[in-house]
Amino acid sequence: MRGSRRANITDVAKASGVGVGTVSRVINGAANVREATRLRVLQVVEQLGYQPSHLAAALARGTTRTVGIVVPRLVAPSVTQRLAGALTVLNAEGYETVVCNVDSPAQRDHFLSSLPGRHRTDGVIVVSLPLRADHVAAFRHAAVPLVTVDVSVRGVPHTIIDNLAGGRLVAEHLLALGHTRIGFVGDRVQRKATTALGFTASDRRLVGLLTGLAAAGVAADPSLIRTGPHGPAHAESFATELLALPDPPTAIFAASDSQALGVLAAADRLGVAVPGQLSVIGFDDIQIAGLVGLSTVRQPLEDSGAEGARRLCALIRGQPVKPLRQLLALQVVPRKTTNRAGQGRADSPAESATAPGPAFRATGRIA
Amino acid sequence: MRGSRRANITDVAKASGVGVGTVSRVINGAANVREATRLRVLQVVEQLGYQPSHLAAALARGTTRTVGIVVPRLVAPSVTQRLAGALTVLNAEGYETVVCNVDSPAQRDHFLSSLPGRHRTDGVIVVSLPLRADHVAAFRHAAVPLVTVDVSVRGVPHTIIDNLAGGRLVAEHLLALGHTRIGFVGDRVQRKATTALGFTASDRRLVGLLTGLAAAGVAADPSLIRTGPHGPAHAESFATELLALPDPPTAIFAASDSQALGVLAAADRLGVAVPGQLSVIGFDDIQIAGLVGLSTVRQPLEDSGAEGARRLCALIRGQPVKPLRQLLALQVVPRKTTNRAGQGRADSPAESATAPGPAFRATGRIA
DNA sequence: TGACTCCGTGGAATCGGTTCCATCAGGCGC
DNA sequence: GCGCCTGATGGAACCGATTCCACGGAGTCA
Repeated sequence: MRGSRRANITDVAKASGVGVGTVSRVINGAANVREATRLRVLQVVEQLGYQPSHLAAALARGTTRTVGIVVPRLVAPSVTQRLAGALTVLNAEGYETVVCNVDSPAQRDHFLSSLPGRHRTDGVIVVSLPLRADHVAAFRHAAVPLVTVDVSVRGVPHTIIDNLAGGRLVAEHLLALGHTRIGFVGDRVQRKATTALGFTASDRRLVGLLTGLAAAGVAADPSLIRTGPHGPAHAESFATELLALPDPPTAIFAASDSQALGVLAAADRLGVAVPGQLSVIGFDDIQIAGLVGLSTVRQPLEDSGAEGARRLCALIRGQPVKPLRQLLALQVVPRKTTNRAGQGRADSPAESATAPGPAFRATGRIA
Repeated sequence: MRGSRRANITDVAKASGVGVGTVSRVINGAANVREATRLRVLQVVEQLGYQPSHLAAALARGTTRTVGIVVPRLVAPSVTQRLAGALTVLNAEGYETVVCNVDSPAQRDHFLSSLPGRHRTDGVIVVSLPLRADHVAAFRHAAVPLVTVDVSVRGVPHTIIDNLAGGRLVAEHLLALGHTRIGFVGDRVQRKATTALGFTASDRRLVGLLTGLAAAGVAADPSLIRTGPHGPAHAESFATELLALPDPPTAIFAASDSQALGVLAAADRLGVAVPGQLSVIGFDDIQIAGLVGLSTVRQPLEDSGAEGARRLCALIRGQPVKPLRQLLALQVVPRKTTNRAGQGRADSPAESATAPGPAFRATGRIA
């Protein structure tokens, strides 16, 4: 195949004896093309193996048919599930997706300040990352549609859950099982803006827990609360501390499932029976939770990504996005790691008559 | 800010009293610009908030500074880790990344046939997906650089592991612990091309296992081999079958860690002690493996993505990629789920004197 | 038959950069 | 003082589409 330069629209126009405008109309399925012409052009397209340049089309059109998604710590299973949900919707809607994985605040700032201005994407989804006012302003000024998932930003459509309600659900679940001495293992918000991405979900879940306990007249013991850097390893050492106390908790709430796995590892290492001597409950319901039988609070991870993507697409089309804040539903999923306080392991604790119903529902709705 | 149309290069040129060529040189850090001129232009750039259009630059330049990566089942932890490794390298090299998640053969074909021709990416990484000859031909014909990760393709640079050797490592590990009755739980290759993505790693790992056993004069019992659709749920039911046999295996090799988790769940449900009555070993060493103490064969997941990305970048720069086949190292990671055959759980089986050294190394090298 | 519509169509202008070539001002050697 | 070389610079051409406007011809109505 000599002269094997990529065929362009002019080549097709010449070879089929029509103008470039007509070829463009055929390619884009516009009306107002005679059927005979259409077929002739399509035949030439086939024959030349012509594929329109995405770049040139985007430049001329002024719209890229590409969206950006900014996520923190991609390897975290919860993030992956959100991303997968978003990708599915975006692909179905005909968008390509540029993924920006953020591991440090510097990277975050780089992506958030370069994405709006570069004529690069038709819109952006930000997952789990708090936005500063200047970030938001940059998007607004460049008129680039923006939505967030799992983080609430004033004036920007966001898809989130009610972490406070989630914490309360945990309190209700554990109280119903007779636990009153309840430990908490979670993240400490890093104040140093240069090193931290600034997640706050853990805090709110803790507050929800405490609120729920207080509502039942149960006083929380501050010495049972441990927070620090994220990651199962830290969770494991915190749990080890808690279990070594003279009067250890009978239940531990971990701010996320991966931290709950750390707690389980600690219990295992210390020979503490779960759920016999210790109940453990996590948050998120990542895929492994089901596998290891971890009780948890389920949030719709893939759905959150999918909803964010849907809302972004609407925004790009110029449709209004009705409630700025979209709350997704939460529910307790009791599995094998929570059981009545002070009881040995039942045959099938999750289904035992004493356990609460299969699921609580948080207030909240799926739009 | 009236007339708030995005500033373009002409605006900058006018405002700073130079030609567009000079502005372009300043932006791209070309030499041959007087320092005074450079500063003046930069000042105007700052003042106008000018950011060059990625699209226009790519079109004019003929190169997009964007690469595509095609992955199957993004939510699988192993895939995520590879993706994360690739993204890190690509970001550092100044490339943006379009992620294509594939859940069905139709999607795979769509991405693989549209990516080469559309003037969209400077190169493509395909992860874990077997390529047909026509796919490869399309890339070659369009002169779009292509590398693969975790799948071997003739004539295309690929970064893989030796699954056969991995299977042998497992055989050696289990034999050293005194196991001879060894079960296998893995995937069955789907023959229907329209529904299957065609992974074959499981098969090769099995063959490696059998080879290793045979080398030690141990005959494998075919009735202990169970293969079927992927996923922990199937693995769990296969393991349940194996454990219900009159003469059950003393060890089970699962073709992947996620399947091993299914095996563990089955043992737990049946009250079979691990590793007391049953040893379990997986493959991959995904992050959760460390958390739950699963013995496994580690393959460098993030590295594989990173290496693929590095090789793609070299290819794009026109540098030759030296060994077409890049083999990454494997090593057994004994944790808490494997122990001597017929022994109760030791205090610390992984470190026990009877266990093999901390790690075996497969033949293989990291380039 | 003439005026007016409407459909199908050709092609120039445009998007916003990069790149190459021509130009020009100095600096240097003789 | 003159010719030559070099480094800085301006700007036209180009990348490959979309889009808008103008135009020709067929059909309609009076």
